[in-house]
Amino acid sequence: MSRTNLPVMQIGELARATGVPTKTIRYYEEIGVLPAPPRADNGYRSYPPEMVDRLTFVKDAQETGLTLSEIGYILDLRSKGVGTCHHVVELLERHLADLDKHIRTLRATRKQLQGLTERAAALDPSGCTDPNRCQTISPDPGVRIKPRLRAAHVHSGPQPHEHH
Amino acid sequence: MSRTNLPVMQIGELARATGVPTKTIRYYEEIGVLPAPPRADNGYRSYPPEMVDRLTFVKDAQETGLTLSEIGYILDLRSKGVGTCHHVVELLERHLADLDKHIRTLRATRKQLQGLTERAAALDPSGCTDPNRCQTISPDPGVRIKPRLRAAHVHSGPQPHEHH
DNA sequence: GTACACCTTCCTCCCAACTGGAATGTCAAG
DNA sequence: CTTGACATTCCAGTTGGGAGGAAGGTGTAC
Repeated sequence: MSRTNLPVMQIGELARATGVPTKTIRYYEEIGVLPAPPRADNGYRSYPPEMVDRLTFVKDAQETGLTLSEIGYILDLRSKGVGTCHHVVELLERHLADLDKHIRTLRATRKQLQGLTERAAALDPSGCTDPNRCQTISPDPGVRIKPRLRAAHVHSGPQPHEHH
Repeated sequence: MSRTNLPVMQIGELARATGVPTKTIRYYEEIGVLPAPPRADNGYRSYPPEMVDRLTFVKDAQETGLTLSEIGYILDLRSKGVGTCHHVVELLERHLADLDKHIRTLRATRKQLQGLTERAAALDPSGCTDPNRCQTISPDPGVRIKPRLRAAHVHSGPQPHEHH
């Protein structure tokens, strides 16, 4: 009787364990965020169970606004055993500082936006009554821009700066 | 003697007046954020001076984190004379609420990130000493991911919802 | 033996918001 | 008449983070 779980997983199991689609896992490997795992005889990727933690870390880090390249950078440093901490902590602290700055910016922005509201109303307030001369009438109602909006992620970039 | 500035501008002048490249102006027209201006006999776009304000508005609105499609939506509503205010104010208020939510999220994120810092250090802390078994060693130092980072914009989407 | 889930690679497509370049036309100065 | 700065169009590429599908191999269950 083989053990219920040997210390290897296929990509699908990893996907189910982490909630990250297999496509995405392969993509992460491709761009270097995850290491290329060993392959079974059949060519299938076989992951050690630690990958669950690792991938979860990637996921969580992403949610905090780190980009994949930053996450890769962290993992890369770690994997090289470079201090394990020094650079990583540094990068994360820069990211934190960044977040704080970002929050401040947003607060400023918020005020600006309130002003904008009034300016929007003030833009040639009534000059637009004659369709023949109105610059603003959209030429074709069919040409609406695509209303696809996504949840955007917040972040302004702390470069994954070179080793100094 | 022609007046120093007739009430029309070429695209280059508009670009210089606003700091928005001509390419970008044409792009805005293409996606419907700016109206297609009348053309001179030679086919050149000729803008009324009001376009400076309008384009500046686009620029500013963008800086507050509104997407081009939202800005287009605002301008579109305005141009149709739809209340001039009602929908616009509504959209902007939603955007403000969004910003606030976003700020709150960032604050939460900030805490998470601090935890992450510790977890990063804890990820198989010393299991990575044997290169032959280390999942994490990047297989090829040449395969570094692209370290291009941009200033990302903040926003999570209030749909440019249909007229009700 | 055949259905079915799973895996592989490769390729194209999507979003926003541009940017760059090629090929061509227009216009004023020297 | 030529040069140079403008303008026009269209086509392709960028960044980040994937999604979707085709064409095929594998593995297990009934």
